[in-house]
Formats: sequence, C-alpha cells, structure tokens
Amino acid sequence: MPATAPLRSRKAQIDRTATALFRARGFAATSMRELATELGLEAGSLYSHIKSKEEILHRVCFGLAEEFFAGFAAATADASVPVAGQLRQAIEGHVRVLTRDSAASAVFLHEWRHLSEPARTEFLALRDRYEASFRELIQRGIAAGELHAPDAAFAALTLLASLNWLPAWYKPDGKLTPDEIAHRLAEQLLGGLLVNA
Amino acid sequence: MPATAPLRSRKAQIDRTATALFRARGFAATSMRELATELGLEAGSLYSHIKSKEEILHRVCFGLAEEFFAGFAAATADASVPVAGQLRQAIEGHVRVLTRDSAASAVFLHEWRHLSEPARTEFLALRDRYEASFRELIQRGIAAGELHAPDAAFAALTLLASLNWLPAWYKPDGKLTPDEIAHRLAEQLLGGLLVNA
DNA sequence: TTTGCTTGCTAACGAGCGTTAGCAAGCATA
DNA sequence: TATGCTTGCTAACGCTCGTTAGCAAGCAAA
Repeated sequence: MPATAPLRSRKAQIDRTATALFRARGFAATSMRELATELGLEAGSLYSHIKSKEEILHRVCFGLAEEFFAGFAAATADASVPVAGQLRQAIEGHVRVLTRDSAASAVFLHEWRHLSEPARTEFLALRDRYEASFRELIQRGIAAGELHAPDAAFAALTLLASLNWLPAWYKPDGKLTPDEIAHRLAEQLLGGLLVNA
Repeated sequence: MPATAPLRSRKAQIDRTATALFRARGFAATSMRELATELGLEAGSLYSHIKSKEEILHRVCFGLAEEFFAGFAAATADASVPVAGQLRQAIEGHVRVLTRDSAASAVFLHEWRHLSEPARTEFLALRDRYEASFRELIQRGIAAGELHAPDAAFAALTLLASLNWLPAWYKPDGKLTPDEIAHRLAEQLLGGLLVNA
C-alpha cells in the first residue's frame, strides 16, 4: 500500500540501505530489524522482497565486481594506446567505480568474507582475476620499457592497495572531485613506475 | 587444574586465539563458544580470565597502536638523518609491526569499529594522530626539497594505504622476508616521491 | 594445615537473531 | 467485477548470543 510510487523498486531501496548499514556496522553486526527500521518497515516485511540477508550481500559484491571488470575492459580496449596510458585509464576507471558508490565499494572490499560457500570461493576467484589483469598490464608495460618495477605482482598489489583505501576516507562532498582524485592518484602512483619520472 | 605450566599466561593465549578468529571471521561473527572450543574450554570458563569480549578487542587495538607509535618514534628520533631517510625508516618500522603480528594488525585495521564509546573515539584519535605524523614528515620533506608531491595529506594517505594492505596478503612463510618486503615497499613508494627518482 | 589464587566446570539467564506462515490492503490489468 | 501482483502486517519458530552464579580441583605460599 504505497502512498507514493517508489522512485526505485523496493528491492533496490533495501539493497542501498543495507549496503550503507553493512558498511557502517559490518554485515554480521547489522540486523534485519535494524535494516527494516531504517526503511520504516517491520523485519518480516523485508522477506516479501528478498530471500535472505546474504542474498543482499551477494548482489552487492558480485554487482560491483562486474563494474570493476567493465571499467578495466573499457580502459584497455584500445590496443593502440601505450600501456602506461592504459594503466592510467584503468586506475581512473577503478577510482570512478569506488567513488560512484563508496558504500558498496567498502562492502565489496571488506564484507565478502561473510559470503558462504560456494559464493565466497567464486568471489575470490573474480578478485584474483581482476588483480591478475593489473599485474599483466604492468608486466606488459615493463616489457615495453614504459614502466619500471622490480616485481610486477608486488607493484600491482601496492597499486590496488592505494586505490582501495579510498572508500575509507572519500567524502562525496569533499573539496576534490572524483576525477581530480583519480587523476592525482594516477599521477602519484605512476610517478613511481614511469621510466622518466 | 593445568597439567603443564602454560607457556604464556592463559589471558595471553586467549588474546592470541581471539585475534586470529577476529581476523578470520570478524569480531561480530566470532562467538565466545567458538573461541572457547579453539582453546579446549567451555564458554563460561573464559570469564575467569577476561571481563568481556570487547575487552579483548580493546587490548589488541590499543596495544598495536602503541607499537606503531613506538616504531615511528624510533624512526624519527635522530634529527640529523635526512627527512627522506626518516620516512624510509618509518615505513620499514610500520611494515615490521604489520609483519610481526599480521593477525593483530588486521584486527587493528578493520575491527576497531566494534569498539563501543568512548573507546572508539579514542582509537580514532590515535589513528588520526599517527596519520598526521606521516603527513608532517612528508611535509617537512617537501619543504626541505627532498620529496615532491602535490599534496602531503594525499601522499600520506596513499602511502599508508599501500602498507596497510599488507596483512591481507602477507604470509610469514612466503618467499620474501619481512625486511625485504619493507625495503621493497619503501623503494617503490619513495620512487614516486623522491626528487631524483 | 590453612589460605587464597588460578583455572575450569555446569547450568542457566534474558535478549536478540534470521526467518517463516498466514493474512490483508491497495493497485493495475483484464 | 475479477485476478493477481506488490507491499506490508502480526505472531511466532528455533536457535545462538554474551554473560553470570555457584561450585570445585590443584597448587603455592604462609
């Protein structure tokens, strides 16, 4: 009995609110009653829209994984671009996803461990594949003489680490726009990678 | 009725085991019964040694904070060392703490949010102070012409981010020793900061 | 031998958890 | 008017949670 038509589907509202709570309190410490209250509902009512608490987490984690892959694919689609440029675009794409929905990103980064099997293993496989993509890109950059690093795997981990800390401090109303942040991060991180820094 | 004298106090054993569980499952998802089982005890027996579940978390978080501050103080004690050298030592000190007890480090980095007030606010103040120390060190390095970065605060966040990802992938029996990791991280991160990279 | 500390047990408490069953109101479509 | 989908309620289920009370065994010091 909705008084006004919901802007998005109720399910999407639940996902959004749950994501914010999961980020703030953690998945395990967020109760369905808390989530329902935040939405002005009773706990039982949630189950008209979702199957389980974990289903929400699953959707958030795998949904964001898709976004990250899409961003990387777009950044590396044009093979005529120098590898360093592709890496810069991949960094900016990654940051764009992180800033577009930093709550979901934080959940993606930290709460996946509460997925039960086999989802957990599937998720880790996706994450490994994503990291491998960066590693291979850096490797190609080293081979092409555009980048320098003692260890591509090490460099990839460090690079993603720097980026992934972003949701911990990013505020949408901060003085830096997402694009400025992305650009600055790319500059600073590539400064340690580019041959002629 | 201990058959053999405990190597360390029972309390310390509880802390260590709890830390490992908190890291693996998260604070909220770790039950006292699980912790007790891991130690070969019943849940109620834990309370002969500790006051509460949160007390363990408190000890771990604030204990590690002390270690980080001690490392930083040692790294920056000698004012005759160039600032870049002090920063390198601070990085290595930070990595040393992270690798010496990566489980406790992971808890320190991610589970502090389950501290209740006022401990939570106190903890965040400590963390802010630690970040500020790095920021000021970088600032001094920029002022002295030893480092270059568009924004010291930004550089400090990025630097700590790279380091703090370490507990997520560090394995004590990996091919790199803690010192090698520390050195390599310092190289790569300073490579983007040093004037003559 | 007495005292007291450390260590551990069993049993239970009140509370909160995720989830389900059954029902019903409003709405769009046929 | 009839059908069925969306949305929401109340009440309750079985279960697990952190924690406490009361008791007792082993040991070290007095």
